[in-house]
Amino acid sequence: MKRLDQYCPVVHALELVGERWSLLIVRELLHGPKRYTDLTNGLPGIGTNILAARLRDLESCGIVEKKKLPPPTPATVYELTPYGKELDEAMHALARWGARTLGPPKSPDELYPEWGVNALPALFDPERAKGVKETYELKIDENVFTARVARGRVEAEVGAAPDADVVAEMDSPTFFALVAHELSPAEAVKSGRARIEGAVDAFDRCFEIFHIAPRVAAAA
Amino acid sequence: MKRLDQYCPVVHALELVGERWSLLIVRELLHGPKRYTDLTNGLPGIGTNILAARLRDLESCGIVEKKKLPPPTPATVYELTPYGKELDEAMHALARWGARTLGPPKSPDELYPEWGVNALPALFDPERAKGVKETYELKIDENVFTARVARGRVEAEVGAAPDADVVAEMDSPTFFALVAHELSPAEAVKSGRARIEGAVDAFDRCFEIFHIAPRVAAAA
DNA sequence: CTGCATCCGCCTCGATACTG
DNA sequence: CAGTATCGAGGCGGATGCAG
Repeated sequence: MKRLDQYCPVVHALELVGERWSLLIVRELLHGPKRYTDLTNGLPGIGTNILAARLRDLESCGIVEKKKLPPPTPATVYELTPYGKELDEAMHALARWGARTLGPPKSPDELYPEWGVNALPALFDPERAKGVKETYELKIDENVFTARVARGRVEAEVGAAPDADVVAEMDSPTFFALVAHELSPAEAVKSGRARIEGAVDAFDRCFEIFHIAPRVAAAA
Repeated sequence: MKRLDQYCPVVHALELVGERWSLLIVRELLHGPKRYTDLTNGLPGIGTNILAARLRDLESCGIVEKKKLPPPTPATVYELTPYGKELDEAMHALARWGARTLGPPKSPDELYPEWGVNALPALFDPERAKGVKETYELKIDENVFTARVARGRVEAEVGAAPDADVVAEMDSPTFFALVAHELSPAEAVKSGRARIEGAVDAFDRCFEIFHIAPRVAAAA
């Protein structure tokens, strides 16, 4: 991004990650290092030259690090630096804002397999999580995510949790209705849109902790 | 921004405000409606056609509203919608992140007069503000800002506060050193870099509540 | 097959000029 | 004051090439 020569932290942040694709590359790398080709696949539409250029820029300003994995499989991977990882707060804030005009997915295959690992921290409300120490296992469409809430923080990962307080199964529209508080957990269970095993009150609490503000209509 | 046809709230948010200048226009409007020419002045380097195009886009997706002020002075102003205003969280998160590699301003005139109204909410730490009900008046370089902290929230405005618990005067490098915790409030007073009137402990508390994470070295 | 560099056509950007 | 019209330069997406 071109120098905007204004002394302003937002301007400076945008000079670092404000260009097309930059933030999305960071999103891809938030869950761990990836290879060049994996990035290409995760970012449909990006030109290979653009990706190379962005990675060079992000590396030169201390957001991304290029690492060579040693043999047996010598591959080069890109990894976020600690400073790069701290973009997660800003990304989640942006995601929360964007989610309010996005609406539920039309078809489940619009979602990428790890989407929940991004979504759950973004939906997390630390205020409501105070004093809660629980683990939720969510089976949404064909994907399984685990959210561990403790000490006012959340850790999300792909996969099941043998120690979950509650295991819930639903499709993605139901999940979106629940986090938007357009559907109550009790109704979801009663109508059969969600099936749960375990503590019912944990299921209720889950959507007090993970939620978004009400949806907004327009945004063409 | 071009359609990136990926179901992801970040992608969607970037489609709305990810283009060059879009977020900066929002920044300009966060403190109230502005006229077209004022926007041009606040955004040095923006082309008038670009500004017009961005305003059209932002209006069409429900972030900005164009209003005509009635006579006596018939002017058209641009104002954020409620949904647009809620970008403040994301902007402050981005600002906090950017501030860590920005460093203090080289000269005070790099700063725009209202900068503090943006900076204070961005630096605000709700965790540290719990149970605090205080008002701080900060004279930084030639600008005066007031921050009212109450019920875990902050309101910042330009101008003095007759009811302030503490009035502090300093230059901007000192302010930046204080919020970065590179300089303690006690040292700042002792060395004469800051002059205060009022409660000393309120001055200390001010920079517990308003702070950034430690600065990061690089970021070319 | 991975990790890029190069080339090409389009579209957007920024700057200036001009109009109600 | 509040924009529209125009134009050159550069960024972008897509395809291709090529070395390790």
